[in-house]
Amino acid sequence: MAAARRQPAGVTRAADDAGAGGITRAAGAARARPASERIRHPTEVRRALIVEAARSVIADRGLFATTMRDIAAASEVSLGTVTYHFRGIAEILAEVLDGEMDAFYAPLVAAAFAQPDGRAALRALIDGFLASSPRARQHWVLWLDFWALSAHDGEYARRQAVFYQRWQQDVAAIFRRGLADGTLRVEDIGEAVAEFMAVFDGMASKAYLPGADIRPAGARSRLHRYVDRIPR
Amino acid sequence: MAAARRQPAGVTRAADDAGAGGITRAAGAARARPASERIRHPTEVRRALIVEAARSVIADRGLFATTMRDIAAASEVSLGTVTYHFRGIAEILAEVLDGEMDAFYAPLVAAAFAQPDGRAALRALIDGFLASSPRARQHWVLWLDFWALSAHDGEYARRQAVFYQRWQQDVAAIFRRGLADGTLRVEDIGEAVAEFMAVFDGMASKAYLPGADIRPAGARSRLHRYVDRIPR
Amino acid sequence: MAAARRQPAGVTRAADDAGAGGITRAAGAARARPASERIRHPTEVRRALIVEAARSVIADRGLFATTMRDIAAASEVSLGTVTYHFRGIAEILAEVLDGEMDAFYAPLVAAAFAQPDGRAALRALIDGFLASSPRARQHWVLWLDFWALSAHDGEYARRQAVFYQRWQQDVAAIFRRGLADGTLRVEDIGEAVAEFMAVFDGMASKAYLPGADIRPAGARSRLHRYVDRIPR
Amino acid sequence: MAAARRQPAGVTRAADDAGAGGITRAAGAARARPASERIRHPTEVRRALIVEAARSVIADRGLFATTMRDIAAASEVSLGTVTYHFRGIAEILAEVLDGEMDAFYAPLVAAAFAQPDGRAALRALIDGFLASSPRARQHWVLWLDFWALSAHDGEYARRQAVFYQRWQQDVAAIFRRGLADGTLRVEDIGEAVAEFMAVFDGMASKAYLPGADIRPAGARSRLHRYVDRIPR
DNA sequence: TATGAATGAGAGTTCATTCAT
DNA sequence: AATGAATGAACTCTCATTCAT
Repeated sequence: MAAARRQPAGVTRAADDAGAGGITRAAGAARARPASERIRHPTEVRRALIVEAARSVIADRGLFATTMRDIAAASEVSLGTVTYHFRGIAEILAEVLDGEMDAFYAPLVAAAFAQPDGRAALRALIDGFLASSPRARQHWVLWLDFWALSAHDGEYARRQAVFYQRWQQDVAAIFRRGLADGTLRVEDIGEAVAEFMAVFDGMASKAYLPGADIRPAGARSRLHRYVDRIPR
Repeated sequence: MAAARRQPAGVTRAADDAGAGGITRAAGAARARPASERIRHPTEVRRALIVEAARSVIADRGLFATTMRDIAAASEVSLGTVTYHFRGIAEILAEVLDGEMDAFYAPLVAAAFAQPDGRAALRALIDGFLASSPRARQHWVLWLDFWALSAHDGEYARRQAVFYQRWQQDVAAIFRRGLADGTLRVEDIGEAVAEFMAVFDGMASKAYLPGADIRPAGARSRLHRYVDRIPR
Repeated sequence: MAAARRQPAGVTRAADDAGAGGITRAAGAARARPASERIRHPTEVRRALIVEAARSVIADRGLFATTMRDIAAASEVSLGTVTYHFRGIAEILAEVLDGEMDAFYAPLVAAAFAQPDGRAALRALIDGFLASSPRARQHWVLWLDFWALSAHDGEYARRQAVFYQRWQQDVAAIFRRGLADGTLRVEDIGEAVAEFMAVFDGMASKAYLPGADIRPAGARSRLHRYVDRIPR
Repeated sequence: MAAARRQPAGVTRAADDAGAGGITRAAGAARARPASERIRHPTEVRRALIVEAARSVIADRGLFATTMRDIAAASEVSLGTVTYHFRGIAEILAEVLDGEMDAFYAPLVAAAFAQPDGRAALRALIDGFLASSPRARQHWVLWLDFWALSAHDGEYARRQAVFYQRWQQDVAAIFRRGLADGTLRVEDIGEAVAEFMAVFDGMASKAYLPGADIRPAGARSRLHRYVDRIPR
């Protein structure tokens, strides 16, 4: 809406840079180090730091309200440094998304797979993804933003579709395992997977919203009761 | 993020003004009507027309990519007319949201209430909200955008919470009725309502995404099978 | 070279904005009117004023050193006003070029055609285009810039080719007329035209350069002597 | 104008990094050699290599569209190496210009002087400077760029004036020789030289432009016919 | 000698908003 | 009621230059 940025009706912005204080200085956020004692990192390290910072900022301010300057400030480098390491803001966003799969999604799914049986794996998924941690909150609000974006942008829709298939296959693998080891008795796996994912997403996307009447802990217990009702 | 606007990576804007080849003349705003045949409307009528147009544009382009000029163009009035009738873009967004409740939500819930019993009401909800119509698609992508926004903006979070409570109460009323008339036998109403809403939202928010593997019709049949499993 | 702008080695810039003087003010050149008493013009008028100002600035600073902010300042409007009336800097440049043909070239050629005979027309061309006026200087330095640009940019090469054909046809028409009325006796018109244009351009492109050893007056007299040698 | 860089209107940059489709990884500078097989050169050698590469890039992209990174890439060294060997971009440009006199201009003039008589020397000049070779094209488009620049920049105007005087003296020397050896009979040497130079420059500056209706071969034959008309 | 990470300044462009008409 | 010219602020991105390694 381009209004989140321009905060017209009580929409709040983070800090607003303090500002004022002296002669015209233009551009350049986060003053950075005084030219000497500048911390230097190999590109890959710096890129990772910036992506990490970007993820925090986006989760905080929202994908659509996050600017390059915000990312630079959060990374504690100059704006020029950000554009030096990345081709543009789009590349940063892409890395944030990819990073989310590697750093958040993949370990949790691996941990679930490491459980002794299918039912336990499902429960691990619930406890992992809907944890009462700031990191989990970051994940879900990030996800919500990219979800919304993908409704209007073909490029992101494609990415989202790929991620979603992976998620679906992982959940399906858990259900198949539960079926095999006798801990999850479902008639139609496809049906069961789709419904589980729907209720899972439905719970999660509410649980981390400010002012929601359901909290992560509540979402978890509801989902556990959902699993309870799946016969063995 | 200011990146949806700037097109994440070679993704082109819908209209984009033809253009492309060569250096062409064009400037200012898209001229509206030729001053003689200017249609005048009472404020309330004009406001309604603008809000209606805004809803279409937002559903199409996305909340964060919609500009005042877009709204003016879609309303077929000048930019000045939009700012004359609304205090700012935020007010338009608020009206769009409110209008969505009145024009889309309320009639569907009323239709559900008009059903002979609780179970039928639940099914009416499913068929109404997840219709295979452009209007239903508009509703859900709009909803997704505001949902995402409310994760970062307290004002919208408050609005969303209010809407959500109404939705919850309406669904609860249907479940209570089903319990009373013997068509829906659930142990814990609160639990049943929360789970139904989660699976409902989870299905809907995927079904209208471009490139999703589930379509509205598929979402409806899945939800109907979910209702089938609720004992009488 | 992007170095004219950054003036590294003694390359001078015009005024440099004075600057300093107060609290951070960012962007926006030429403070403009204090919100009220703002001069308003219909788009066509404002566009013409901006194009006029742009021509001066470009002739002065050079095409490659001219910025939107320079144009705004010279037009005595805000930067936003310039971008309101023009789709972008490319459109302004195009208008400057087109305007040059309409406002400078066309009248001079028309005046030449109005002469009693071909030989007189040729002399009128010389005196008109190589006048010792600031306007003629503007024309030629502008021309030189676009000429250089067209060596690297296909779009401008195309434009330049079109202009050049017109120029060639107009000169050819004058030679044909001189041949008909017996004031210019040449064997091969194409040959004569090409050579005349070459010597004309060759003289002109030097005559207006700072520090050139030939001045417009000298160029004119040399060209007149060239014409003297064309037999009747 | 900073618009040549920003591509006047949909005109795309030569290389442009492939890219286009999708969000791809890529950042920082184009990595040079892998540190082990780094070639080291004495300063003067490295400087010469960079200047040579710069000339190609400038002739190709244009003086105003050439960046330090372009020069580094064409030189196959890192950006830092370029700035290590040169005080700044202005110094490179100056060297390119000087180099052009030494490497292109001087040999051609020497070859002309080596001709048996003045008339032959004039013809050698024509065939040499207006050759149908890429190198000759490089020379003239480079020249055109510096010409344009010198209209706005006093420093370059001074350089250009010096070069021009040398050119004038060399041509004058040839005419004087032709007068002495009886192959070129002109009344006023200064006049003849000035006109020859004008028609020469006028022809050359068109002949190498893309889409020009005259090609180097045509320019040469026209100039030879011009010389034909100079009486013996 | 060579590198490349880091930066500040400034470029073109977008856009919500104000307000004279 | 309706218009559209005008503006300031902020945006992404480019780039010559500095300097630790």
